[in-house]
Amino acid sequence: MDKIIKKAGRRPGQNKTKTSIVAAAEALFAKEGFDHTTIRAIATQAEVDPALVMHYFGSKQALFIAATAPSQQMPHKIAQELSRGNPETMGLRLATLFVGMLEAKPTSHIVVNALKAAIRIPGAAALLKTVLVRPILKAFRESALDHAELRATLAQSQLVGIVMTRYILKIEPLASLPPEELIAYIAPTLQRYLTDDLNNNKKEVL
Amino acid sequence: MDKIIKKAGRRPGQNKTKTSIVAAAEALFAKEGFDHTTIRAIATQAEVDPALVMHYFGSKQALFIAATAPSQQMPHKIAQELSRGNPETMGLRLATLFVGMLEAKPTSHIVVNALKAAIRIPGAAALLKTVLVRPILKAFRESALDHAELRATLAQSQLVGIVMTRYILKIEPLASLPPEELIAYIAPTLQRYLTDDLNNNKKEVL
DNA sequence: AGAATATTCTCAACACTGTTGAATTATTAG
DNA sequence: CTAATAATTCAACAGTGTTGAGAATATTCT
Repeated sequence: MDKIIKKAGRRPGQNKTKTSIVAAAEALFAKEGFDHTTIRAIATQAEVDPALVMHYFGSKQALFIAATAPSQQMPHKIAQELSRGNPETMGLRLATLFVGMLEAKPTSHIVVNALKAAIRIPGAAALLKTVLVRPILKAFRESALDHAELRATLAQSQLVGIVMTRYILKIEPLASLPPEELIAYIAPTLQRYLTDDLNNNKKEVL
Repeated sequence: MDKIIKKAGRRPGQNKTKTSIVAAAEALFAKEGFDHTTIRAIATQAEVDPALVMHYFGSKQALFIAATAPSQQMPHKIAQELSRGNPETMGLRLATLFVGMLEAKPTSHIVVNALKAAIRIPGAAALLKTVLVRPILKAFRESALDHAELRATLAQSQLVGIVMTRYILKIEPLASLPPEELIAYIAPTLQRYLTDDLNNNKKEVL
């Protein structure tokens, strides 16, 4: 019933230029960060008028989200590697995967820039949640643990803290710690958040 | 020997206006954040020319640091309350103090804004370290634990993660968690970082 | 064909930002 | 008074995200 009234006028194009804008934005945002990337620079690199960028995306923030969102292929891999293997070693495996992701340049930039931007861009927090919480939740679906979302966000709080202190603020001696050591330190924390009994605060287990 | 050559010219004033600029900056930065606070607004509130602000502080970032630095009276109290009491309950006490600090409006704004700004202002990371790491280190001086700085920064990573996920990004269900619950969850983590044997990754202690 | 309509794109400008340099006024010393 | 130094002001710069008017272009209808 909807297609009875055919509208006249030009059809939406093949988004050739729109795609090139996103590509330019993705590259520049990753290299220069949100602040130091100007809409005019994106337009220049995409060989396009700056106003056209606004016309398509409405704002610089919206463009950032549009350009950063595609990097959500990453969580799938994490979720896959995370869900195979027994839950008792999930903390160690999550720590290993996550730190490994941050030690490799291209993926590191994505997470770091996403976190930096999430602070001042409303809606980018949702993006972060997708990158960091969803893979953990996905891996949870097969194990029968209570409070899955709480556990996932608690683990996320430790991971986000590592990104902040080690990779953004670069606070020593944490920043210069060998990856293996860092993994060994935070793995038990993640393990506790993910699988331990949360309502049992065991002070005497030392 | 230095005062032999008396310099001519006007003496440096009593910093009356300089003080009012800092006061205006402190208020505006706390209320509006770094981005949405303009140097012109600060100048207006201080009844001063914008160029005078630049003349005194050189840049907006430097002014921010100058205006935020005074909030370092806070760590002293934390350090005091942290150092009395036995080390075995330090994790719980640190968690309680820290979360309490973030649940109270005025102090919460300080930490949140400091963290937000530390991301893009070079040198503000040092400020953060003063607020979060030094009190822990100070409380450490009396106990004889190894790797004090590493332990302090590890604890900081969890605390910063909480500030980010709960108070800035507001990711659920962590953001709506009752403070007591949150404290109960992260206290064991802090305790482990602060006093446990870090080289012993105990997988079997469940 | 031509008229109508919708999309793509360009241009010039706006309001606002942090920042700068020169000029002006005020204070102090010789 | 004169000269030097500080406090302050003024006007402007280059840059930002954003906007609105309109031109070009493509598609569909009659």
